[in-house]
Amino acid sequence: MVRTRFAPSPTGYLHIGGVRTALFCWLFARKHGGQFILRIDDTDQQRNVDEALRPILEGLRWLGIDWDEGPEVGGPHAPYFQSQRADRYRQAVDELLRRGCAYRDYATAEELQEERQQAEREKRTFVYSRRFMARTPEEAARFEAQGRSGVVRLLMPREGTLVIDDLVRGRVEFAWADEQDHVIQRADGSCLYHLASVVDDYQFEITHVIRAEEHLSNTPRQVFIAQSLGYPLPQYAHLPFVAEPGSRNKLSKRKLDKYLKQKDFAELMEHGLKILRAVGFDRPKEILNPVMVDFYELVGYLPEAIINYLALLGWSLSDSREEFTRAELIELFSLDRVNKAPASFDPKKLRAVQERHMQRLPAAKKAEMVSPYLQRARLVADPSEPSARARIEQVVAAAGDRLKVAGDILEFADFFTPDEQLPYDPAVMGKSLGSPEARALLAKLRDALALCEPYSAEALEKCVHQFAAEQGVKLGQVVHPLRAALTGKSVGLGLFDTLAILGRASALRRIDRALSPPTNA
RNA sequence: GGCCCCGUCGUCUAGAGGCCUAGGACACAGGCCUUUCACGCCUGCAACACGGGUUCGAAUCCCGUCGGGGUCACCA
Repeated sequence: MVRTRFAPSPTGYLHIGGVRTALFCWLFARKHGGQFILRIDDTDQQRNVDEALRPILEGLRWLGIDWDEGPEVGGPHAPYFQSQRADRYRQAVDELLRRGCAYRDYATAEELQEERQQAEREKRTFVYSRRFMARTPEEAARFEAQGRSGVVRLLMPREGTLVIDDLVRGRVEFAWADEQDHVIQRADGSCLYHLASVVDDYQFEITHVIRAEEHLSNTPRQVFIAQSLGYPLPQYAHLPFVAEPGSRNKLSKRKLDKYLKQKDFAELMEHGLKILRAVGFDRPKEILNPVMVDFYELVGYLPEAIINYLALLGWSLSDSREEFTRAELIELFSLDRVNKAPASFDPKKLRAVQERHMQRLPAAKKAEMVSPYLQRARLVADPSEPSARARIEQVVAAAGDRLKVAGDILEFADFFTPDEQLPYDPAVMGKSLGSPEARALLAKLRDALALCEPYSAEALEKCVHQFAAEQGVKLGQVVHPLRAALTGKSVGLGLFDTLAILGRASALRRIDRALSPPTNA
């Protein structure tokens, strides 16, 4: 039985790199019919764990990465919060002490610091001298009498080699002599991460520890703890991390400002900001950050697309296939096709993957996705009301591939704006309707449209073509002013779709308004 | 600095000794389609970090160099 786990710290957000790790863990478990466990590493956390955890759980849920055991769903190994498992860790520390694999140490920070600097001067790996190691209770008492407080350290081997067979990196060797006597328990009795992690992995019966590469050098100490406690070793798989756009550095949410200097990333952000502003977020910059998954949910990306893109960051199936549904990923995923080199996050590629998934989405689904945006932007009061629903479906159908994320519907706000409130782009109006000739032509076209029968996109197209022919002008000369009058913009849906969706009455009203002297201030 | 990992087009990657004058995708450039914008289609640009070996033959194996990254906490 395969059991994997994802162990986030409750930090208040779900990082893209973190999701990628979670995704691979989840995919591997699902692929093998195993279980995916969510464990919360809040060893060091104070209050507000619930609040800091919410975005993480929500993000995973949005992406469809479901967990079999963990917060909210419980499970046979509960609790799944490290902060609630302290007694188990203490028992493990006692056991380590009893077996002689750990010791109480009374060195002060200054004494340690001095040794460390000495090692650095001599250009060798720092290894603690164990000068303040208490071998007996009497020694411990003596140190304590000096006013020292003790921590528990691992009594690491000082010779030999550890060989790890990593499922993605292959054989990796470490010399035990280079490893530190890490502290596993503080003087106040609280335990540290590595100890906790190993104990939990054992108690949760984790078979495969799949995590980011930055943990590779932590592995020896964890192996030591596990072996000392007599635990069977899990299989390890260290994933390459997700790098910044255009660099090999690890992606970090703190460097947003730096990424914003990168053109593609800035565009991704700007596109999202525009949508968020339109739906009335007053402080979008504080909320929005494409390094975190909330961004994609808020702006209207498809979870399947995000998953697909993330899967491609470090994993590939072949040279000919990049598009996968969640189910296909589960079926096809394997760790031996995971790459070793870090992969940088590419906003452009992500958008391309999103576009492809969006193209495959049935119109009814798109209409559903898009509705909340119209509602929040106060363009549609009730999307389920039949006439509103019909209008939404028409616009979505006509928009076709122009709708790349759900929030893009706001590009077509003019279909949901009352005729008399339609905003005009002055530059466009000047260019298309600035001249008396253009205005006169449009006035004539208006009358032709008033008579065009039936009032459908196909018939309208014929009418407009015929009109241009009769007037002896090029199609463009009539089409551009008409678009400007109808939408106030120079770009948009197909003109005849626009006409048809608006309906005759509304179209004529808009033309009249555009033609009337600019009284609106 | 020690230890560990990594190194194919700008980016994601295919490639497990001859199928490679290195393939695909995204991006980019040009063109076609077209009422705008998208979409779509076509064409083009563009990479095996470097140096030594091994071999009849190396992107693929070995060694070295260089470069990049991770990690060295009483954080997780």
